[in-house]
Amino acid sequence: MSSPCLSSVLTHANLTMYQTNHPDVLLQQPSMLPSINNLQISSLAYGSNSQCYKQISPHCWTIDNVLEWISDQVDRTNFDLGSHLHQSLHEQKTKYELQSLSGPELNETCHLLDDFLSNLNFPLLSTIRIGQAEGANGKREFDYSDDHDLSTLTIESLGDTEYLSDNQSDSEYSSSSNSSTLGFSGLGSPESGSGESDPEFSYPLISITNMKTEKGEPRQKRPRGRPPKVITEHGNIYDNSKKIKHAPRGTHLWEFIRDILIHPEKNQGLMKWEDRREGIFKFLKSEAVAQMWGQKKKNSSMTYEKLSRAMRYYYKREILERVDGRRLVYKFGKNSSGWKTEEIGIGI
DNA sequence: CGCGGGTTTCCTGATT
DNA sequence: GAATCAGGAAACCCGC
Repeated sequence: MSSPCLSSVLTHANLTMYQTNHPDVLLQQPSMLPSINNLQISSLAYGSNSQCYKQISPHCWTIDNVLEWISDQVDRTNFDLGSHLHQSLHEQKTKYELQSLSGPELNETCHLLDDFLSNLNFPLLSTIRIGQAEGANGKREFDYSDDHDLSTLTIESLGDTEYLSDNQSDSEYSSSSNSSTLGFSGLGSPESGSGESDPEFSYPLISITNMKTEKGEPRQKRPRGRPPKVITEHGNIYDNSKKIKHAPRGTHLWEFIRDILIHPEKNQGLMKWEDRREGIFKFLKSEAVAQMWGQKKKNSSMTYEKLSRAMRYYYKREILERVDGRRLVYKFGKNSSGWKTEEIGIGI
């Protein structure tokens, strides 16, 4: 349904805003990465920065007008696209005294955008709900109230396809459903919602993969093991401001993984069961899961490599069992619990 | 304050 | 060659 032009615009927008070495992105656009710093989306896609949309009421916009609008906003913001889209649309609506988005033409546009975004594999843009921009108001609406509540993490932001819009009536998710802002402010830490922002953790998928290279110098040989923490004014050598706290008891990695698996509606294609009864599961988006784990632990530098090390420690404790020869595949062991269908009352 | 649990971080080497 | 796995080593944080 989405037009190639729209795909182009949004794809470029995503790449422009969130240049990252994230594997998913690389996979999608291997040739686009490092050189698009100053990408002018509209120019690339359309050759000129047409702004005809400004002269037209939104309910009369054609797809081209929508594209112009998006391009214009991308050019202007280069970052917090969501709030700008929302605001711009609101302004346009106000200008033409549109009272709602109920016009069929605009609804179709919203659906078009939604469909496109939902089919994107880009983990960040895929969370955007154009049609739901109303009401979200660009606010940070993530609920981290419960350390054990997986829904409080931004699975939406890290997954790639499905929406949670149908879950709005589900009390477990209701407070976290407004992740429609393109600025992705919701990726902040839970506490940040009350004003304690975590600037280093605004865009975990972006920051993480740059961690090793953004030091800007070749890695030096260092002794084995974790280096001693260097106390500075701001923190340690690795992170000037981050304060890693341990999760409260009961929030262990394997439980976190389990909770992703037993809530497929929140899973967003991050993980899947290979054999539900045997407890065999597979990471589909390993880095995204690692990011979520890092988000939960307020550690923006978490990677799948580190997460998997922690997972391997579970072998000894028989919380996990090895699954030989299969990448990204693990199996719950006898010392794990809470994942069996009998335990959680799922009849499969 | 010390200790243990549970990671986290980094590493080397092997495998896919 | 990159991603992943395996596991050693040591640091770190937290609760007790």
